[in-house]
Amino acid sequence: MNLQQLRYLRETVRRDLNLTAAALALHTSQPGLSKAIRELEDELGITIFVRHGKRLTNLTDAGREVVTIVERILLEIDNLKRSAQDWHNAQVGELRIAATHTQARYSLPPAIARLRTQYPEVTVRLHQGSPSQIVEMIRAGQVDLGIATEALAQQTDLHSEDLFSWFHCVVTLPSHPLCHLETVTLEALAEYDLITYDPQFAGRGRIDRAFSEHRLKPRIVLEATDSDVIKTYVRLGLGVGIVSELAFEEEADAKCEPANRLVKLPIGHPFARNTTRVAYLHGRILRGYEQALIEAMKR
Amino acid sequence: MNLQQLRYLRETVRRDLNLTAAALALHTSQPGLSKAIRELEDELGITIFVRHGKRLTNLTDAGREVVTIVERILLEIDNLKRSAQDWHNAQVGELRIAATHTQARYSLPPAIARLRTQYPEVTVRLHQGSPSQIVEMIRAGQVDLGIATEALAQQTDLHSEDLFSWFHCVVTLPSHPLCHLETVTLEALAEYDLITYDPQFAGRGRIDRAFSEHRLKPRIVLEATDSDVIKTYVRLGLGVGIVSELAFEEEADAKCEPANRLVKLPIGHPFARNTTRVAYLHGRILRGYEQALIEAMKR
DNA sequence: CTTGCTTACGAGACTCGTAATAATT
DNA sequence: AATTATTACGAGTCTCGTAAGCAAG
Repeated sequence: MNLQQLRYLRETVRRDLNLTAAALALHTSQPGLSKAIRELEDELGITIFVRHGKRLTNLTDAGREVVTIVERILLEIDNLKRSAQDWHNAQVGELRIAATHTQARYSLPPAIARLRTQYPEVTVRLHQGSPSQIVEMIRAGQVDLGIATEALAQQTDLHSEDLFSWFHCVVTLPSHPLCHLETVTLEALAEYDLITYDPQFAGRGRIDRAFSEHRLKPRIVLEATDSDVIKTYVRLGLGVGIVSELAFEEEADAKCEPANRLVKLPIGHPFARNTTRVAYLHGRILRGYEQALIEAMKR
Repeated sequence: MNLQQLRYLRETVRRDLNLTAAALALHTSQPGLSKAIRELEDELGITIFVRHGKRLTNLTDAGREVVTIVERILLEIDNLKRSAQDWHNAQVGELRIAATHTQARYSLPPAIARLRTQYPEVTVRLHQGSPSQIVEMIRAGQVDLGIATEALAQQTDLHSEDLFSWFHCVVTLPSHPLCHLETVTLEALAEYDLITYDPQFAGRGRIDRAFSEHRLKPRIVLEATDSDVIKTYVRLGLGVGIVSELAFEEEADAKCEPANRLVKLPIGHPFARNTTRVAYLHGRILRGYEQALIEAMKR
């Protein structure tokens, strides 16, 4: 038994039992991979894959159990390498982050800027995706850390922890009728066209819940995954925006004309608090700079 | 990096950084082992061992961390093999148990007998030792399960669980003066020479505690690790025996002459309850027959 | 008839053991 | 002087890629 065989097995499972695809991903030949897996099966004395003639169609029960153990072994092998790298040179390395747009655009930049002064030799790679895509990227080992407000806490196979909390805010153009009110209520808001996040993103669930608890049916005319897109359409006058306050912060010192500058309505916090979390594989050892980034994002 | 290197590293650490001893234990050559470890260090980019000239004198900090991860990896490799074996043929295998004398002699035989009817093709190997030796045998991977009344629960690196509880009992020859009393007290007991377990074994701590709580100083004239040894000297008239009730059970139907047949004194349970436990490496996957043995011992 | 797994085979890399060397205790 | 680690080197093994074969959709 050797590590190569275990890596081959894991990749084959990840590629939906397609040996050709797995071989391609591993930069090796398909016959070699096929042979390696057969030899592993021989040595363990079990069949890992259900074969229909020459096709791999499924995992056997034994195979499923074996694969979970193999995943753990390879995780620990990664830990070994990462830990050794950290002792060898804590300064250099790579940090692959997956985040939603809102995090990538608003909460990550200051943290990454700080990281870059502390660890100038660390290469940061940022991948953007939906919360569920982020979860998949972590599982597949394509990224080291995932950052999002949704979905992370529910994954039992990932470790996740709180970073910070925030509320939604309501933004419009200064010319909007709602701007003339002393205080804005949810009821008033429900009178107008609204623009906010896609259901998967940035605490949208909490927005829907707030309206339904007040027995209101909001008219959401546009859903986006992206705070900037929402703000753009608000500027075009398509409706009132509900965005993360993270995305409003810098409106204050925006350089556009006053008439186009978005304003935050005095509505308090009608939508429940959101907590942005970081997640990574259970049992994964973090390098120093990974811990530093996580600390830099907590505030 | 390969598994061989990791095994070599683990064995070297287990043999107190003596490459020669490790090579011997692994049935390989010392130069090969030396080279493998150097290559591992090169590949990881760290030094694992502190070297004074050509002697390995200590682990580096990095080395210590690496070794703990390597232990985990090799544990999981074992899990992989064991799990595969269980799927391949749940009937055949080997079961290495370490136990104290009392367990090996009294509580294990019925459990092993039952196991042998259920799994006739499993080879059972029984090692005897003190509780602390048992712990070491588990740690070193020399045995699969350890069974003892002492020491197991305190080990944070081992998983352990309760099997069953028992009390000590007091035994003498029928001719002993204590036999004439209606009920026997600790105070009465302290008047006579006593024979019981070595301090490390079979709940001896609880015996000492009971006497000291009554402000009594028992005269313990003989300490043994072995219930049978205790009983033998009680038969010789050297003193009153305090043994596990496990070791008395079968006195009832012993075939020796009535005058030599030990009797249990009516003293109730002056010594606190003991709980015998089973322990194995944390994170270790048990085979079916291993679980079966553990279940067979619970009652 | 295209996709995809397995078998066959050979070049090159690698492992590992022996022998010699060197450094501690 | 004895013990113990490292270096050198070569035989044997193993890995892995190419080419060919063959089963399934």
